[in-house]
Amino acid sequence: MVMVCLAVATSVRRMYREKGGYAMEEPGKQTNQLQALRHSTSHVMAQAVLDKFPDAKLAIGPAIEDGFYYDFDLPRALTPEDLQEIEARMKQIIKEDHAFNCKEVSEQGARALFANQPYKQELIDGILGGGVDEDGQETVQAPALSVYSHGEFSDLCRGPHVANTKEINPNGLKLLSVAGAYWRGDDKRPMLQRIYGTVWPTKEELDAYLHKLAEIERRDHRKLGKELDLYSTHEIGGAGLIYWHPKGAVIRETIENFWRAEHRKRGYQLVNSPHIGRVDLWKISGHWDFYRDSMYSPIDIDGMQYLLKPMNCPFHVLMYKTRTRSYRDLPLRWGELGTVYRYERSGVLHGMLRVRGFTQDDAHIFCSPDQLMDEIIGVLDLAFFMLRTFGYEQFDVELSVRDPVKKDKYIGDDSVWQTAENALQGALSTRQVAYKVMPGEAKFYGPAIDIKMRDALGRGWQGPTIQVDFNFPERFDLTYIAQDGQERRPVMVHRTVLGSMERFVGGLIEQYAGAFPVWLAPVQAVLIPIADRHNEYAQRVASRLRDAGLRVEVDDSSDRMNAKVRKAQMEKTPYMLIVGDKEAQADLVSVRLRSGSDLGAKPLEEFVALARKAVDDKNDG
RNA sequence: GCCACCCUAGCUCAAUCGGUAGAGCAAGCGCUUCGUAAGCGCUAGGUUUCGGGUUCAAGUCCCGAGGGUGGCUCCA
Repeated sequence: MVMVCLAVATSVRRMYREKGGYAMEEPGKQTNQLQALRHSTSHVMAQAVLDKFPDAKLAIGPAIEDGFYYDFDLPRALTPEDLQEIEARMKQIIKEDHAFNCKEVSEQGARALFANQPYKQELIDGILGGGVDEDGQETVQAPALSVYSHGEFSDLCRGPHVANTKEINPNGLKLLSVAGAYWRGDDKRPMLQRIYGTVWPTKEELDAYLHKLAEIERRDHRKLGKELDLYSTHEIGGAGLIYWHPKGAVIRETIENFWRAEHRKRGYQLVNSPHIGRVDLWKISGHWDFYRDSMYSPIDIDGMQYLLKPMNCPFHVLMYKTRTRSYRDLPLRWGELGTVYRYERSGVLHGMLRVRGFTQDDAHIFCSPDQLMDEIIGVLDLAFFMLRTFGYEQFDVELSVRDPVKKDKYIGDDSVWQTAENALQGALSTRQVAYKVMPGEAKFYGPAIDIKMRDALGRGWQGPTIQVDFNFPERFDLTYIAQDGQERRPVMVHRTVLGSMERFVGGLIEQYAGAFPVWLAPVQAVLIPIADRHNEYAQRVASRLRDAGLRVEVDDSSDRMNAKVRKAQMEKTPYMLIVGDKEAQADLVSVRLRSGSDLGAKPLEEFVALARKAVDDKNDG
C-alpha cells in the first residue's frame, strides 16, 4: 500500500544519465508503488548511514530508474566494506517492522527537527521560497512541509512511501556503488558521496536486473572492442583519441559507403573541408564567444591564429558564399564525414562514446523558408531508414522549441521562428511521427528535432538531430536571389543521422553484442580446413568468395578443427566453412553459423548466393 | 575539472608483514592432420604506467604526473 500525505504530486527525476553520455527518458512508466518502495528504501539507507556516522549530513535521496540513491556529506570516504555493512544494517531495519508516518510541520518545527542538517535547511528554504525542490524542479507555489518518519528516523519528504518497512523485501535489495556528486549538481558546491542502490519487490526481479547489468557488461564496447581487435586508445597517444584497427576500420568503411550511397541517392552532394581555420572564422560564427570552452587553443601559423575545427558548418558556409546563389540552386544539400576536435573534460571520456576527436556524419542544407518542411521530411526519412537498417526500431522524438516566456534569449524574429517550428512540426505530422514538445530546449539559433533510439537492451542513445539555424545565414550574410530578383536570406539546417562514427560504432558494438550482421562483419566467413591437405581447396574457395565480394579468411594453422571452430566462434564470425575430403571432392562447403547451427554441406555456388543475399539484404540471412 | 577507486607480460589475473615478480590464455618453434567451442611439448616474453621520495630493502608506503573505471557537471 502506498501512502500519500500531501496533494503535491511526486515527480521522480525522469531524465537519467547513463555512462557514455546518452540520456533519455526512463523507459516504461515506473509505477507509483515501485517508486514508493524505492524511495522508502532510500530513507532506510539514510537511517543505516546515520547509525554508522551519527554526524552525517543528509542531502537528497530520490527514487530513480531501477533504484534509488541518497547523497551524504560524511567525515570520510566510503569503502566497499562500508556498503556491505550498511546494506546489512538496512536489512535489519526492514525486519524491525517500522511504520512510515507522515506529518505536516511548521517552518519552525522543520527547522528545529533538522537543526544539524544544513542541506535540509536549504531544502526548506527552497520549498518555502518557491525555488527548486529536491528534484531540481522549480516549485510553483510553496507547498506545506512534510516529514516522514519510521522508527527513530525522520526525513523532510513529501512522499509517498510504503506503509511499513516490512513491505520492503530485503532479498530484493542491493547497494551498488558509491560515487561523488555535487550538491545540487553544481560544481561550485560541495562534493557529496552518493550511494546507489536498487530494490525490487522480489528476489527474482532483483536477479533479473542484476542479470541485465551483467549483460550490459558483457556487451561493453570497450571490452568487445579489445577482444575483437576493433580499436584501441593509447596513453602515450593522448586520452579520448580512437585508433581504428583494420577490423574496426572495415566496419566503419562499410557504414560510410552505405552512408555516402544513401545520401547521393537522396540528392546530397559530398564535400570536404579543412581541419583548421583562422580564428576569425569562429569569431564571425560566434563560437569563439560561446563555445570556446570546447575548443582547443589556437595554433600560431605565420603570426596568425588558427583553430582545430570543433564543427564543420563555417566551412560549408564559406563554400556557399563562393558565388551568387539563385533560388534555382536551392536546396543545396552538402554532406561531409567531417572530423572535428572538441575539448572534453578528462572525467567524461568514455571508450568510443565520448572522445576528443570524432567524425561527424554532418550535412548542411541551404534552402528557402518554404522548402524547409520538405527538407525536414527528407531528413526524417533518411534518418529512420538508416537507423532501421542497423536494427534500431524504437525511437523517442523530441521537438525542441523556444521558451515562450524568454523569447529574448533567441535570435531571429517571431515570424521566422514560427515558420521553422511549423515546418518541423509539419514534417513530423506528415510522417506521423509521435513526438514530445520540449519548450525551452531549442538552441539560441533555432528550433530542432532530436531523435533518440533504443538499442537491443532497451537503452536510449542519442540519435539524429535536425537543427534549424537562423544565426549562420545572418552572421555570414548568406543570400540567394529569389524569383522576383530580390536578395533573400536562406535557412540553414544542420543535421546528423549517425552522430559520429566513433559513438555510432561504439553503440553498434553493444547493439549487436559484437556479433555484427553479415554485411558489417569484419570477417564474413572463415574457411576451416580439417587437415593440411585441404588447405589448397580452402584457398581456392576463399578466392572464389573474395571474387564474390566477401571478406574471407582461411585458418590454415596447425590447430585441430575443433580449435579453429572455437576461435571463429569467439570472433563471432558469421559463417564457418568446414572443408575436408568430402567437400573438396564435390565442390562443397559445410556451413556452420555462429548460432551453432549446422547447415550441412552445400554446393559452393549455393553458399555464395546465400551469403551475397545476406550482405545485400543487410541482415543475417 | 571534481569525488572515490584502479594501473604487474599482448590479454585476464597471482605475489603473506615491505624481503628482490608468477600462472593461464595469446605469441614463436616443434610434434600432431584430427568432422562442428580448447591435442601435446618446448621457448620467449617484465624499467611492476612514468618521475621523485622514505627505507638496508618498494609491485607493496608517501608525493607528483599520465592513463583508466564509477559517478557529478557537460556533450556528437
